[in-house]
Amino acid sequence: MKKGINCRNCPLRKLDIFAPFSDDDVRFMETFKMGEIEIAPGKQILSEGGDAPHLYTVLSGMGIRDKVLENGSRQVVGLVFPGDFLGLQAGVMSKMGHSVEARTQMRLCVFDRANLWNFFRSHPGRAFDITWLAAMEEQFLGDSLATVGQRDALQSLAWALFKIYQRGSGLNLVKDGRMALPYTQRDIADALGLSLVHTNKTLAKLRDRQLVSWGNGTLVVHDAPALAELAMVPLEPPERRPLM
Amino acid sequence: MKKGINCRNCPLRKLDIFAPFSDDDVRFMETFKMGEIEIAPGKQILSEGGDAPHLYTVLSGMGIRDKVLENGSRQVVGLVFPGDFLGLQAGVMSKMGHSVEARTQMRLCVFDRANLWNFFRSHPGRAFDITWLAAMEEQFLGDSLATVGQRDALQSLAWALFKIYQRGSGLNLVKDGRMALPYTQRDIADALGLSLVHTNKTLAKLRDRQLVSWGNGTLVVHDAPALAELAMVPLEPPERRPLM
DNA sequence: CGATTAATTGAACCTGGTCAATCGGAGTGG
DNA sequence: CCACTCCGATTGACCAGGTTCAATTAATCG
Repeated sequence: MKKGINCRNCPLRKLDIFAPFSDDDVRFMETFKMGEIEIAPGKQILSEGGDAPHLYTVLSGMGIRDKVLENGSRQVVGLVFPGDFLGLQAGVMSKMGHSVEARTQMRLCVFDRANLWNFFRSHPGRAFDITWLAAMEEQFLGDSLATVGQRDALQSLAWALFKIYQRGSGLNLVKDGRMALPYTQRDIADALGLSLVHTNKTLAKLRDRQLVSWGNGTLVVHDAPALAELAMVPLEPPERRPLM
Repeated sequence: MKKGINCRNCPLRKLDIFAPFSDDDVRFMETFKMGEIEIAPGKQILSEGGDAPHLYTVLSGMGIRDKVLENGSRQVVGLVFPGDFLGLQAGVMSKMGHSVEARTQMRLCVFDRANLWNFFRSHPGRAFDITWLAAMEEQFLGDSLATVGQRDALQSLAWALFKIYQRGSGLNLVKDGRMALPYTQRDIADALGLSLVHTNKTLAKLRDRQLVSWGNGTLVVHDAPALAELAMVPLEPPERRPLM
């Protein structure tokens, strides 16, 4: 018997940012699931340009998606949070467009890529959900692009921290306006196309304005509405989404 | 009988950047297809934040995907070429993350969104292809993000023009190193997060270096390998992809 | 305790933005 | 056919947001 395969009691399912599973879906996911693995901080999970035999759903921990250019500069294309689905690009196109690396200890739910096809054949509802997730990712990247392309440094950081806070809220990671944020300033700088130095100074500015502070691995949001306004994003949380 | 519904003779199918259809797929697409429409230059096809009753495949013409921020600035998130599939975000999430607008006269193949679900149920292969396209779009946006975030103006422009040239080549739009490019400098500036003025000056620099020239609606690539090197992208064309 | 990594701060510099004026082509009304 | 207008492209001058360089502090670790 495979161990730890019990989707029914998966703690993520209880969160209401995730769409509910039918009983049939739960049973099916249990057959699709191969097991779980633990990843240590700093370890790479998927590699840019590479194929991958597995797909993953993040159960806990945080990570980063990034790609590097020939000249060595790095672009962070996304932060990885619990509930995120990893490896879809390799799953359908046999080639990842970015790498994924753990930033904290992580626990992942492992699926066999070879079964993805059966998946589409036997469970169109779940296939639809996968497509949903891909479209969601596309939408998020469009937002990121608009940030890097059009917002100035202060607005960009406000946008990033607000988005993080919003995601954290949905995942019950926020207590009292505070959440753990295990990234370095360099990670965020590389996500926003800013230099590390300027990111640091801009962070100080946000702190001075009493909007957010981030230090010692903890993000504290003091004024979410003002932050959202500066970031030019709606205050409302995003819609409910599928969980694989 | 519906008019103009003949996927078998679709001119796009013949191009070998597109994966071949099985006979069954052709028949099925003909039932999924509702008809075709013509769109005039400047007309909006899909609207950011809106839902949409239809999905489209571009048969001919070019367009643009963009989104605008509260402060009025605009980010172009992609150029639309023949073979592109439009409206997937609204199709699965009921909300577009960007608008789509025609830049030339366009002809679109129209699908009924309400049938998307049957689609997934009865033709898992085609559902898989849709997911492929979504993942491809995600990958492209990651590249764009890396461009806007990490490349300087000259590299960015080289990247954009080379990508355009590469796509044009696969679509047989390039004759003798030249292809029609119906965008304004503002469009490209907004795609790269650059000002119009600086885009113009950078374009002049590329022209002086004898790499590419673009004017009067025509793009001329003089030295593709050098352009690709400046842009820091591999010279080889992308893999074959599905066509809806 | 030396070594390494992250955060912080100051100062000089530069890529790219803003402002403003001009030019050329296309369309329009007279 | 010409005057007028509008829009996109082009160019020069000036300015600033953000980068780069450099040095210091703080924390973690073997």
